[in-house]
Amino acid sequence: MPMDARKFRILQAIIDDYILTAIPVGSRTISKKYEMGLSSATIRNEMSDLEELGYLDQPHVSAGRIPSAKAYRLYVDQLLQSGILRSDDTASVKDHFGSRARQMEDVISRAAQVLSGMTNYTALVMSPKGRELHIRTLQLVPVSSTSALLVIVTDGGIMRDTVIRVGSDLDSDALYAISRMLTEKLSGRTLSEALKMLHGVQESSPRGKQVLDGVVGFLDSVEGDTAKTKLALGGTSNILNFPEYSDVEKAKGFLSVLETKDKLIQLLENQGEMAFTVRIGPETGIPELKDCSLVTATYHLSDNTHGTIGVIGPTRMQYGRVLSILNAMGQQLTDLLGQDKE
Amino acid sequence: MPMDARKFRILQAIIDDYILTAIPVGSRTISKKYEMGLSSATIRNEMSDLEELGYLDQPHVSAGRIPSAKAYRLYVDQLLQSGILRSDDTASVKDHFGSRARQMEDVISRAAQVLSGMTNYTALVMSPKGRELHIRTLQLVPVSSTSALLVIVTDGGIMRDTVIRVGSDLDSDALYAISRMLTEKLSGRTLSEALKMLHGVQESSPRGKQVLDGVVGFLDSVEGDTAKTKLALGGTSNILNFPEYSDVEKAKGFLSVLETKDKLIQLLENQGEMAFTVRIGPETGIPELKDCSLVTATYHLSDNTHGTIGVIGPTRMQYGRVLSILNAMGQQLTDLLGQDKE
DNA sequence: TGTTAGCACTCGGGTTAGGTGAGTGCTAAC
DNA sequence: GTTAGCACTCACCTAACCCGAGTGCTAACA
Repeated sequence: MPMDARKFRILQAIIDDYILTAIPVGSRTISKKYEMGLSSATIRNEMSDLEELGYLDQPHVSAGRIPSAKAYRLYVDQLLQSGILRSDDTASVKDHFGSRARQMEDVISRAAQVLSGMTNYTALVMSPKGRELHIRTLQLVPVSSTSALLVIVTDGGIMRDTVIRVGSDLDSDALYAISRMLTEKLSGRTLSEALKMLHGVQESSPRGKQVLDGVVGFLDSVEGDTAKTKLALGGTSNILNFPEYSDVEKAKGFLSVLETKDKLIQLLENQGEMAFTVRIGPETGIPELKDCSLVTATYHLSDNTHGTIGVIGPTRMQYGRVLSILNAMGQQLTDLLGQDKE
Repeated sequence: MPMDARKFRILQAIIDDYILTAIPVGSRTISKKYEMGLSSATIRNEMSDLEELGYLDQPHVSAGRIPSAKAYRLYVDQLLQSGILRSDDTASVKDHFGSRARQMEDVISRAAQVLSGMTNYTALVMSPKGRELHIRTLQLVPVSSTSALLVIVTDGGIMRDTVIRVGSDLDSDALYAISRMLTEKLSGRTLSEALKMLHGVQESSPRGKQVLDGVVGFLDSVEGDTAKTKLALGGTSNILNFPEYSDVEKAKGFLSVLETKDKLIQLLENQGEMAFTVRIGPETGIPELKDCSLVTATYHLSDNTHGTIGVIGPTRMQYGRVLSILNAMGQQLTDLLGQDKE
């Protein structure tokens, strides 16, 4: 028994209805509300087929049907293919964004808020991450007599900074000299290259060694830097708006996952640079999210720098809307963050 | 009818029991579980008095009594007076803290996690905030051809940074020269003093003006800088462990307050530098938290820099435990953050 | 062969009624 | 002032019940 056009139309109607109402949808509803020119009996037959094909589940015998993950998958694939993204939320996103946010961090967290506000789901925004960042400048700023702030600027325009200890006899000028020297040596290199170079250097003076150790230590930590990626969340409590999560236990599971951002970051990083990805239920790979869908999009700042934005909600998500909004938001972020970098 | 010692002992027993079980406690329970040498009938009489005095509430006529906010207030005041804080959680805090966290931000967020883990409540940790910060160093680091990173180091050891636009003809050395000049001029001043000084300066060259504008703009934003204080949360979903929040609507309200950190920050900032403050239920001033208590403590880095840590939980909180843990954590933070600043 | 009407059946959810027990307030005796 | 006893209240639990939405199946129809 193949999947024909009529079955697909019925399935689509079921999904649409379920997304809207969250209650199992029966044959009568489809026959009446969505004019198919078919009686409920016929729909029933088709629904029975669709269930056999694995697109529908039945919570219990005398309830209507609900779409399975497989059904959503089909639905979404269809959506993506048909290029439904022409609907334009760009203006709306801009409206919501409003005020000028200057710092990367501000933009990120504001974006998360706007995204959650517009979608009513939980939003994720991950700060840009370069695949192979090249060092541009490296500078030490005195903080106290024994410590300095190490600032590294890369071609992604991204700065990473940390405090390192330095000898007490290094004043501002000395630090600047060292900074110049390091910049000259390392400029243009990737982080890993720089690390290798510095490992080779033998520094005789103890204070020079201390600085070097600090720099190496920091590069090291930046290099294996998965946990450090900034992740902003918005509308974490939005999930409670949905009846699927009126059970406190489930809600707790969900919120716990959000709290320990690690799993999320991993999830978001593990997806190349696809324009959009949609993970439905079990596809997320996180047990607590088995009734959720995660829709993500990437935004690009430069050739090798990109970040991720996404939305988490119940599997019965308004995929079309969400995809369109993500699209607009991605562009907006590219604009906002891109301008600062050149 | 006055409040005598026996009434107080009974009240204390009721509070202890209710904190533990969250179910209304009856006269029989008190008479049996806590050996008072009194029959349930006597306890009943006393309880009736306590209710009249406003220390007890009765959910409905045939249920036990639960402590009112007023009762908790009495309980906590007693606790604080009696200097119950000798019990020492310092070692335990250190254990949990474990690994070295170097950056301020790391320490803050880790502290929030440890605090929530140890107390099982929701934890707040606010980054240190100086009343009158003095500028120590000010430096510009080139980021791209048209922008630079402005780093300001203050005597609290706290750095604030932002990206400002600069003329395209300023190279690293030129920026360093400007930095030196600015540092010389502004070092030792407070932020507001510096701001005033710079407003007086007339800069003729356009590129100098651009830099100046950037610096002024930034100082401005730091000056009125209440929203920017870093606030880390830990264990936000812990609240769901408590039966008082098994109602999803209530939980949503609570979580929403946490999400828009503004109210919390305001709340935390509005309390001088008391060693401890305890706000019970309505005392928080936030409707959504009317069934919660907020216990806070301050930790000091230097004379004019202090931060706040706190715990939010149901009004029936284990105040003694929480106060003791906050105390230990405060000291730990002073240690961890203090060392970097000198 | 596909569609439809009709019908018996299922089962979750809401409602009602009754029983249970914890807890109270009051009174009278100690 | 304390206690024992007793009647009373009321939230909570359970079982029984009904209702209705929805299904699957069958037979008739186009």
